[in-house]
Amino acid sequence: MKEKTIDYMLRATWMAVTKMYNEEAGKKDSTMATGFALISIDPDEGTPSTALGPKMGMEATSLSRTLKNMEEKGLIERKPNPLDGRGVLIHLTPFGKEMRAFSKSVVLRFDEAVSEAVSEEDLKTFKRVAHTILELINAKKIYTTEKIT
Amino acid sequence: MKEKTIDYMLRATWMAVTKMYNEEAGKKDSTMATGFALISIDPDEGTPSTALGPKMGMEATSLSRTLKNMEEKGLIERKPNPLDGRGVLIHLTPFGKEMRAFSKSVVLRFDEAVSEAVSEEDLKTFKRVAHTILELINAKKIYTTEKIT
DNA sequence: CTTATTTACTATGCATGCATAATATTTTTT
DNA sequence: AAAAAATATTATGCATGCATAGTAAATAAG
Repeated sequence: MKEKTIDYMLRATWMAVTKMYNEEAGKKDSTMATGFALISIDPDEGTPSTALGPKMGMEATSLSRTLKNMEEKGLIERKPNPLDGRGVLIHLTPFGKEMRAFSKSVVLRFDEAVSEAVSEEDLKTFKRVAHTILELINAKKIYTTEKIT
Repeated sequence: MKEKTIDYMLRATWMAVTKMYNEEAGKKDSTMATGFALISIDPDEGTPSTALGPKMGMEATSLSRTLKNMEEKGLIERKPNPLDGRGVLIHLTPFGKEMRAFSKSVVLRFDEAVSEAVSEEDLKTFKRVAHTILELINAKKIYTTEKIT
């Protein structure tokens, strides 16, 4: 098998995970992003949407659309935040709580399957390398090209 | 720092790489997918597009749209394949060859930066784990949920 | 306290991924 | 050879990501 580049492996793996999650979610007329959001929302009290983005690693603008879709599906309600007139508090509906449990089970199953197939040490290395790549990019240590105008 | 799940790390890392590649490509009015395609196209002879998809890990349908955009940008020409009336052969234009070299340099720079920051052994482990996850998913070892109708 | 800045969204548009469907050809069956 | 199945490609639609721009409210500056 030909040696693949780092970016190829990252892309291929994430795409496979994405596809799997979307297929699982699709069985209940949901999606991957909705599932991730559900998991990040506190099931017991209103969650400020400002807290969700960082937790999920999602930009506010992407999150906003996801929440809109989720509200239309009847999974959440967006209520005004009494402490901040700009913000909203996200509340799960009963249906949302049910779907949250489902989403958690899908993620858990994936994590368990990986944990069975990969040693704890290798998994640690995997996460550490991923983290290093993230840092490299965030530190702008990769960017060198000049802007062509 | 809170322990992150495997899928979180995968997603965050790939999103960061995507953003970086798109920013680099954007400096020359290009995109990440176009760059990957350019790299996969043989600069010297017509490449059947059937060969590109598997090489890049891209579905035929996604590739088709990318190639259309690339043709509109003047990077490639799609010529009928004399050996198969259904297929096309992709040829790089001189501009396409120039952009191909640029794309390769961006990917190379990323690979070098990662190689400097991560030991060869860790990188090997990283790729091996990624491969294992891919296999797990492809073997459908994750899917267990029932379809709700 | 009025003005300027920052913050929290929301709306849109483009890029890119997959799914599905349609079309044209080739290959396989019979 | 004619019919059936497979293959190559395109067109579209939806999901999700980022970028940009606009609005409203809170905070900081003066």
